Amino acid sequence: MFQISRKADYAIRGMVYLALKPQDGVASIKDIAGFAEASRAFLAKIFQQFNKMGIVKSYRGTGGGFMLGRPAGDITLLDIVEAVDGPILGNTCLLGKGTCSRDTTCPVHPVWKDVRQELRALLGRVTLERLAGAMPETPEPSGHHNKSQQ
Amino acid sequence: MFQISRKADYAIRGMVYLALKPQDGVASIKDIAGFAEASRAFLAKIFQQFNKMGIVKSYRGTGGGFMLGRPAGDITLLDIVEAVDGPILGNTCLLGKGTCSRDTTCPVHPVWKDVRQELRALLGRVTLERLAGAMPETPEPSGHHNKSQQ
DNA sequence: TTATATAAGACTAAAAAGGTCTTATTAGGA
DNA sequence: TCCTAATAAGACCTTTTTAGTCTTATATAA
Repeated sequence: MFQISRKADYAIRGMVYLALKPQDGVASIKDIAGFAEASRAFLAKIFQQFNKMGIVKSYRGTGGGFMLGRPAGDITLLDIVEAVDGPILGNTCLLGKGTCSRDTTCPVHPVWKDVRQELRALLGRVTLERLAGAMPETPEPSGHHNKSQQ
Repeated sequence: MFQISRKADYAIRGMVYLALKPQDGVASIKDIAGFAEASRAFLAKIFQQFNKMGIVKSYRGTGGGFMLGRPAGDITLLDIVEAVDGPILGNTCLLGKGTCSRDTTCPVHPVWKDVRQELRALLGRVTLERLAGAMPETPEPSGHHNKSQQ
């Protein structure tokens, strides 16, 4: 129960990789997937969604790839996890899809609400910057290309 | 992500039902399933597992059924949730099933560990007794049968 | 204009969740 | 003793979700 999806795992590692690059460093999906140990096509799909959500930016064509959509200090695990797998603990009671007839009477309801809040708070406190800073080794310290200088 | 399984939902409601009964009250799976709004066969399977784990006791034959395996104050949401769906956030990193090569180096690892601890602590604090006490109405205040008087 | 990238989305395979059904086994009561 | 009411156990099935591939289009730099 409450398992982390492989998708989230890949996504997080991929994002950490981007955060490790020098400011505005662009990485190809090939490199990112290599680091994250994920299939290229699969990770590409994930990052395409991230692009739409603004947590990464994408560039097509030769020398293209992905880079962080905002500073690593402004992207949290919560952002990533919810971008990948949707909101944590949707407020349904599972039964009676959508609206739960127990909303007001069910004594378990407030417990899940608490759990949800705690979880979100915890993950919201962990930034990519912090994660990248805790990485033991950096990939290619000398940056590939740099989209901000165009 | 981190959704509650329907199984856990059924199980919790079924257990609350048992906790609402007078001390040592036995209820048939039919009654429990009715209250939990779950299929009889499905809930039976869940409760059979609970029986093995000791959080309920079962009695076969006429007048049989299930009752709590220990006082409602000694059974928590954590007990139920982990009995149904297995341990919260198994310590794998998902990749490299079993042992994660990143155990020592991965900076995300300690975060999941924290999350796991928080979650377990939160759920471990909520007893069936408390949940039953917060229920708006009780089912059949006059008990059916009572296995302790045999 | 060609090689190198991502974009988009249809499609598929595998695993997990949710659930049913059948055949024991056990216990109580007529 | 035999019938009925109950759980036990486990094989089986269906649906949904997860994880992933593949193809075609589009953009861009050299």
